[in-house]
Amino acid sequence: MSSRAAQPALKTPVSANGKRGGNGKARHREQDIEVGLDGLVGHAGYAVRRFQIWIFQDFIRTLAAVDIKPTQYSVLTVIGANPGLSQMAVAKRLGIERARLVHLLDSLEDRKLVRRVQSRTDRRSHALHLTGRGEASLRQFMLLAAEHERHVAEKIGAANREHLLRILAAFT
Amino acid sequence: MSSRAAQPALKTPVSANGKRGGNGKARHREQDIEVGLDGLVGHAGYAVRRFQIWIFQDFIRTLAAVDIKPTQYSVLTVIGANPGLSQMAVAKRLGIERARLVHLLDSLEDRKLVRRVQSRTDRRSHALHLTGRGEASLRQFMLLAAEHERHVAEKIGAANREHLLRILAAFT
DNA sequence: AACAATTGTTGTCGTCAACAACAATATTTC
DNA sequence: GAAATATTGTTGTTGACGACAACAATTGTT
Repeated sequence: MSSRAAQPALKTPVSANGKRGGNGKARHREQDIEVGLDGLVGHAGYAVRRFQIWIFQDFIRTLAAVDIKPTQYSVLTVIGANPGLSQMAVAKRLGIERARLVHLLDSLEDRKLVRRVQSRTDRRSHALHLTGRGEASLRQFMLLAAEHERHVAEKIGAANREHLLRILAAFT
Repeated sequence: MSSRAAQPALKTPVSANGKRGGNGKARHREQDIEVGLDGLVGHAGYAVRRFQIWIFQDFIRTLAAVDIKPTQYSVLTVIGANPGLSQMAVAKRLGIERARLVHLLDSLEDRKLVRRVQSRTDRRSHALHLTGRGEASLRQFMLLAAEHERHVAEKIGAANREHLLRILAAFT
């Protein structure tokens, strides 16, 4: 069935217990000893989670000066590329709940980056647009985002980054 | 400087506004029209985030019968591979806070999968061990996790999965 | 012995996803 | 056209999660 899926590991005590013998300089304590992970290697989900944490932290750090977080950036990007979209459409596009988008837009509207315009074709919905300030800001954000992307390339290699984007293109 | 970083996009209204003309069957409404994303493609963080969401949902769904979530699985795996580890060591290994690990272990201990044993070398810390039940359960969890991993391979291709694991090996 | 550091624990805060409920409006059905 | 149904934006609640701060017990350092 499984080529080599279920590893027979599970029995690999790394002896992180009675290792305190030594003598003079106990240079590293128990926690610093390398912890074997066995069952964790080979799990795509774990690697992806750790990578996602790193990549988000770098994005936030790189765009800290303009105080834009990944979700805000994605919202601005979609609105900038498709002016007039409704909140439902943006939410569905980005896979976030419309309830959550409300607060995001509140924040962006307070910062004069986005406007909610009453749609005349459907008086329930709002047509979303970037303000002039929003468009100018987004251009700056995109420059910083490109710098962040360069950090990613440095971290995993440019070729690997390209390959990764190709592998995950279906999820974009 | 930037090879092709900052795309000059930002101006691509997809005309999702006055499109309601038609006549009889208005088969798809605004939201169903394909939304161009422009600025979002080429961003590794976004693709990784979406993939991570998918992969976690599949993991949770695949292990729903045994009610084990990714974080719990990772904790059990690390303890199973390194019996006797302290909570600090496990937390540091998995990149989670020791405060959070407390609750995770409470839950796992309630389910008789893990035991906190008083360490004799350091009376502050607990040596973590799987119970007999815990070891047997973990073996089952690993089988289900392998099935989940097969889902990943079906989704992105087995070769791509291998390559992705290699690219992200540094984060494991 | 006095001081500082570590471990497990508890608690708070802010972010986020998943729901449920609601008023206003649009669409469908009779 | 009126009644039933669905959708949109909004508000609120819940639970998972990361980041902190504070604390008692214990260990390490000076």
